[in-house]
Amino acid sequence: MATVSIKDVAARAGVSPGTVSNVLNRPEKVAGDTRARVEAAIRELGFVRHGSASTLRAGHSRTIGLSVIDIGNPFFTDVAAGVEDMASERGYAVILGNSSGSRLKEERNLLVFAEQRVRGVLITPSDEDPGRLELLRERGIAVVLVDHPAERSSQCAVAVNDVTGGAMAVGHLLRGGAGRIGYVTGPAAIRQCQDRRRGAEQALAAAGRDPAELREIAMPAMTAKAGQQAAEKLLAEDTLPDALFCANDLLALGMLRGLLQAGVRVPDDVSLIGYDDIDFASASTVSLSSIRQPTYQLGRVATELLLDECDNPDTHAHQQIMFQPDLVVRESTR
Amino acid sequence: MATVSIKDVAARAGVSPGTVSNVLNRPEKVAGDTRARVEAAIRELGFVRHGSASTLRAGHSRTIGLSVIDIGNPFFTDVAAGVEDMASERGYAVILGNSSGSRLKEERNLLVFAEQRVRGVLITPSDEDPGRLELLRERGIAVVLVDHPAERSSQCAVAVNDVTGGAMAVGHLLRGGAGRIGYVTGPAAIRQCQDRRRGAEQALAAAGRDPAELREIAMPAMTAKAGQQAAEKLLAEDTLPDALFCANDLLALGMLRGLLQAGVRVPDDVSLIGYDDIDFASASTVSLSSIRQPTYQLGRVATELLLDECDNPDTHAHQQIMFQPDLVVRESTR
DNA sequence: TGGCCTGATTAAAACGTATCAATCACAATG
DNA sequence: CATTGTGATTGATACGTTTTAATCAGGCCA
Repeated sequence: MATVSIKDVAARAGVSPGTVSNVLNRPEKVAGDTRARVEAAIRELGFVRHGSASTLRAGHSRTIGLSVIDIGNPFFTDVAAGVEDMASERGYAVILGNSSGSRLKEERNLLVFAEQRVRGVLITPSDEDPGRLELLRERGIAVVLVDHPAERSSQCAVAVNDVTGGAMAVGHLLRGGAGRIGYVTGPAAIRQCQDRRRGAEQALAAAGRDPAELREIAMPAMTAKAGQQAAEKLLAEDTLPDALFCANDLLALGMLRGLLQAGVRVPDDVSLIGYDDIDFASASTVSLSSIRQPTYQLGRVATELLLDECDNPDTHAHQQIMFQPDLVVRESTR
Repeated sequence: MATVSIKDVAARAGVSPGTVSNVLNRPEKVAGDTRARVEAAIRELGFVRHGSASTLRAGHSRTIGLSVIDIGNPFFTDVAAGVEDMASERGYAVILGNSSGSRLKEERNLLVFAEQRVRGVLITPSDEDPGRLELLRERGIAVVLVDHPAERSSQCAVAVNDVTGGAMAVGHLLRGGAGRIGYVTGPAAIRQCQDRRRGAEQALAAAGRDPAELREIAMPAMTAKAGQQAAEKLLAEDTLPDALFCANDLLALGMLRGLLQAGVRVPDDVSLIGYDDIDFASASTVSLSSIRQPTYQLGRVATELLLDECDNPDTHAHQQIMFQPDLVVRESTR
């Protein structure tokens, strides 16, 4: 219970508190034998540094904040894993904030980050308003956008090219001989949905087809359930498209189930491709073709940029990194 | 950039720093008009409380630590969601630590928690050694075990009865007329796997059968890929069991795929049931029967216990809560 | 009027660390 | 021998808040 402080350690080792602090923060500055004595004292007393005192005095902490839209989505889970690994390698702790798509919760999380005086924030913004990020930056908190292109060049951002991804998906469907193509998507406000659609249209145009041919089925959510509802919607019509491009794998898995249950064969009757390449894409009964994104890497690189900005504020050059997605062909497309 | 402190607010509002602190922490102690003045000053200056200074002086923080085994597993994601919601309702922030099953990483995370002087820790321990938790408790950090029964009655714990769950699953298979039953499981060291097995054996005994009949197929991991490998293993033998109980849904989904690809009909040839009832269980082509656990609730209740222990250390009574799982029957069993 | 109570406010002292100028011991140099 | 330099250590201060005891302004009662 008796919380042991740096002073206790100093007394035990027969040195001043300042020396103990040096052992902790710049071990190379202190002579070998004293360092050994101090380290022994630390071990014997079970001392652990008081992070808050350290933060208070130093003016900054060894934590970063990570704000994501939906921690239940495997995409963000993978990103978070990358963030955590890199942060932990560099001695930083991660405070996780889940906004669940709610702007209110996002703001509350950012407030917590500010109170904790995090060194920096990684955020996948839930909308396009840059105001609250500006507020953080004014406070000297570095910000890196994740899976979102930068609004200006004065900040770091990492993203994956969704336009390219959309083009890859539809290009693959076209090469398979698809005639009518449907695009099953989520809310129009989501940037990723728009970009993937643009890519799809580009692929049509590149094949000498009219982009307006793309038949859009928009759903209010991007879940497996929504995907199945989309299937019911499609099946109620007289003719099915030859191929379907779903804006994410959850939609695609729901769609797959809906089609198979109705006796539609995949890929013989309809080709189907998803997006994200989540684990379950390869585990479904008809394994799902998909667009793979370097999610884990996305998290790692974003964290690296953030920590570089924190640790070397003078030499740091803001970067906007755009990864490229990959096409993964499996059984659901011909 | 100019970090605005409680003093600046005090000056602006024409009061002393102590009064500002009172407005922040016990608003009822300060007269209405002064409070209004202070609140206005806070808003105008954009003041946000320095969490570290507060923690340092108060001796404890408004954060809790959550240490899980695998944040990529939907089970833990749901738990984490429950934790976060409850914590945030009570004004606490959550620091997430992912041990990935590694004892080293778990210890590193606990050290971070100790440095941050978290108010308490929620942990799903990665092994049975209680030593490191004892260490935390000596430091005055409350600990609640999650999805793990308490080792003694001097601590709180929340768990779901895995023995009952195993019995439910196999009982259901037996009622469906199953003769030979297989149990597809993960590493023997995992407590959940053992408990579910025990439940399965109990169900067999209760039906007047020999528990030793249960055919065990143990895999080194509990992933969909491992499940598919288990299917290959089974198919290489001359006869298939009538029914299979998989220790989690990922194994079951992999098994399902392996069986269907080989032309085995589910549930006509083989009944199949999983465990956890993750989202994808209902979305697979043959929807999966499973055992549902109140995961989100688990997280909420664990957090509630923890915060009660923190906020009312004198009146707090340690509790060991055991939830009961539910049987969810879908298409994969007859 | 003087004494006492109540409620509101303040002044000052911590909390545990990091930092920086100052000090020290001691060797090397002129 | 006096001086300078070097590397190691120390002492003192400040970080921004919470908290406790002390002060203050009125109102009430005798």
